[in-house]
Amino acid sequence: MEKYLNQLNDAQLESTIQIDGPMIVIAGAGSGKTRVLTYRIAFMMSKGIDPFNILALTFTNKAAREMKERIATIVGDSEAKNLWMGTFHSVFARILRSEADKLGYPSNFTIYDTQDSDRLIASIIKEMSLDKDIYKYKQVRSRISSYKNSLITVRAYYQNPELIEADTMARRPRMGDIYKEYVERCFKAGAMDFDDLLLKTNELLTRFPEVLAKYQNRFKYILVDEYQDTNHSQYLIVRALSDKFQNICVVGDDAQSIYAFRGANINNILNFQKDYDDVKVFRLEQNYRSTKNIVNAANSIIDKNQTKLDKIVWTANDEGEKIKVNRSLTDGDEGRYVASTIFETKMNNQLKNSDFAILYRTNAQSRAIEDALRKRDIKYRIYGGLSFYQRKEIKDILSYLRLVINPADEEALKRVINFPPRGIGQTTVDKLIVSANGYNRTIFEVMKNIEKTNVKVNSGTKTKLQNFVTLIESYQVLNQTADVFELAEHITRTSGLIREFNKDGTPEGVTRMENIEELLNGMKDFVEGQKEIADTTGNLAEFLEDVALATDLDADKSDVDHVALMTIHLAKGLEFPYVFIVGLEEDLFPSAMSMNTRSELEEERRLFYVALTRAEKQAYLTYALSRYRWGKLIDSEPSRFIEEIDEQYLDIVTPIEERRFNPMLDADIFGDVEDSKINPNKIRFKPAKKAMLKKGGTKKPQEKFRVTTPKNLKPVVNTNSNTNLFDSKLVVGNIVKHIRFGTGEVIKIEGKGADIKAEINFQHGGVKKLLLRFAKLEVVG
DNA sequence: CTCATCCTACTTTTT
DNA sequence: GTAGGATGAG
Repeated sequence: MEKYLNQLNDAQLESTIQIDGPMIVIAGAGSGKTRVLTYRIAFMMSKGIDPFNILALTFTNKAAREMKERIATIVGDSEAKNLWMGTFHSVFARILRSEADKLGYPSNFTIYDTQDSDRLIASIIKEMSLDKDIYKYKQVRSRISSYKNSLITVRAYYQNPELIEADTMARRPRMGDIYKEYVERCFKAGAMDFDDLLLKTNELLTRFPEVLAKYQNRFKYILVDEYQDTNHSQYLIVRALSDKFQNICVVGDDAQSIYAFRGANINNILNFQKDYDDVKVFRLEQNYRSTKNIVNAANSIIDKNQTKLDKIVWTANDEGEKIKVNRSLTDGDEGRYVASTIFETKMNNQLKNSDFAILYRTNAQSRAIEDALRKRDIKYRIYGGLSFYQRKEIKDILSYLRLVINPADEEALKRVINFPPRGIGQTTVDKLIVSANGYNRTIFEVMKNIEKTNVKVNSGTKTKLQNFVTLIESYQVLNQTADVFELAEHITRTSGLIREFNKDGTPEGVTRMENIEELLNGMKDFVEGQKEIADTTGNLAEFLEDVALATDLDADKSDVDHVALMTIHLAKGLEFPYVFIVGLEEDLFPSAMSMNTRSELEEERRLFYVALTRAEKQAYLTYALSRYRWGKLIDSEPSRFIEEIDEQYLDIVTPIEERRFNPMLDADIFGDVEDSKINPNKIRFKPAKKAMLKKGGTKKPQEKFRVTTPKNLKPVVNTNSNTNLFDSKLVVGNIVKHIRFGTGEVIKIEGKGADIKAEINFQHGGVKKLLLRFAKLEVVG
């Protein structure tokens, strides 16, 4: 332990060895916060504190996993394993499962994701015959979410005239009724949404003092990372649990609070010192991550915010390069600039792809960047976006699995009852819902006892319903003996899902099949991983919980060296030598939807601060004068955030590309950009830009010649050119090519019939075991 | 009930 | 530019 503590600076050391009592660590960006947290926990354990008594709450599962691994290297695997560490959602989901009966929930409750909630709310709005243009389901959901995060239950809502008034003023007088119905339907379906995991935990701790006492005694020491991003509901849980021993350590940086939109309350960190007595305050202000230019530039931005704690971040690192600011004509040019800069920088400095990250405000921006990277043949990976587990085909399979565990799960049932089509249409489903609501039973129960109910459907439909029930029940039986992988594999085969996705050889169908392949391979990994851990069973329920709360479960799947693409939100906590922040334009960043109030704008500014402080060596800021949004070319102005950075840290460049791609530049209208460096005060030069764009001179030449496949034409490939090697004679030693993992050598073939698998050593992806029935492989040698 | 097509809303960020 | 939902013919 000594040798670890010796690595710390004074402030880090003090906050590491302070164990008892309430404390707050205000940790600037790159100040070694994670190191303090991990050493602190290791230090506590070295002092004899039982890991069972330590609860560490992190913001992402990945952060928890990494921290646990680091602790394990210090104190050993077996000890670290006993730590309670994870996100609020995953830790309390686990606790709720073991206490579920107290709240009237089954322990195998489903976790509804946002999409499930949306669908349920949409159908409630429809059932109540409300105008869907006034009651927009997303707005309704976010409203309900904020009630829950503020612990406003349905009852509390009805007792609060102000809330009712506010919703009535917003032309949504039935808001409370929707909320009530939504909560009841979730309960009946044995489902909790994300907010419920926190809300119900609060309910559990408030209503059952003995339960509270139990967990207070268990969690004698509590640590909360990213405290600036906790919401009210999380705040109350932490308060309740830490109330007895008051050994509470929160770590955070108010300057990096970027989740107010989902209820995070920056006051939690600003007011922490008022919440507990004798709070010890530590400040980590030395930045070890970035150059002086980056740190100072970031400071100059955050200075513009009014709401903040006192803190001066500084660094002893080198001056470094100035931050490069680049203007492009279009989003396509911006992408090309980023790609070529990465290409050249990599060549000149012998760097890896993973030394680079490209950060953007919205997921939609990734497309143009991707195109450019692909043309340059630079490997990249998109993090976040439509998460793997939210894709249609994946959710379909998962819905079958969810039904196996919890047949009451209404959203899962509605998803798959007629997919693949089995003759159970909307009319029938509507009747079932009405009937189920009438009997106060689940849809599944009504289907099962269809003869005894008042549901009026013809005998053919009745048979179809019974067949569906039998199908699910047969899966339930199989689940008694099979593991997750075997069950899922059986389901894809027998439910007709594979046939459905395979039937039209469209590129979409192929992609879907690949995703299914990936899911099954992931399940295989999960099952094997679980086997190594003695006390878990590798069961379906656990898998589903992992999946429901996973954000980045698939993050480390491919170890191919790649450039990282992600939203700034997702980049929090990460660091990269070279960082591109793209799309720095008014209305995009800051977002048009976040410029109405000072606090919204300040959050955007913090977001920019987070983005910039991800960079270790060099940051690039880019913006385009026009960009495709909603399929249309929109003019834009440079972001105010560029101007807010102290000029001395910037190097404003207009690349040669811009001139090459645009003959109009040589016309006289751009007199002030003749030189490759432009005067920063003249960044805004709207008239010239407009004049130019009107003539359509910026249309990307390649776009015109892009080959598209008409929708009604079947592509020639893939219909019968069997890239699927299921029945071919693949042998050990073959060199094969996989669309995602690249080239590799077959080192082992195992299994037989439908289950035949090949172990392939990929040049970049390492060894993977692939099911030949799903893997699209091409033999190249 | 199913399938093809039209149409619409989506783009702020996520556990 | 797209994915999912609504619509209408068979």
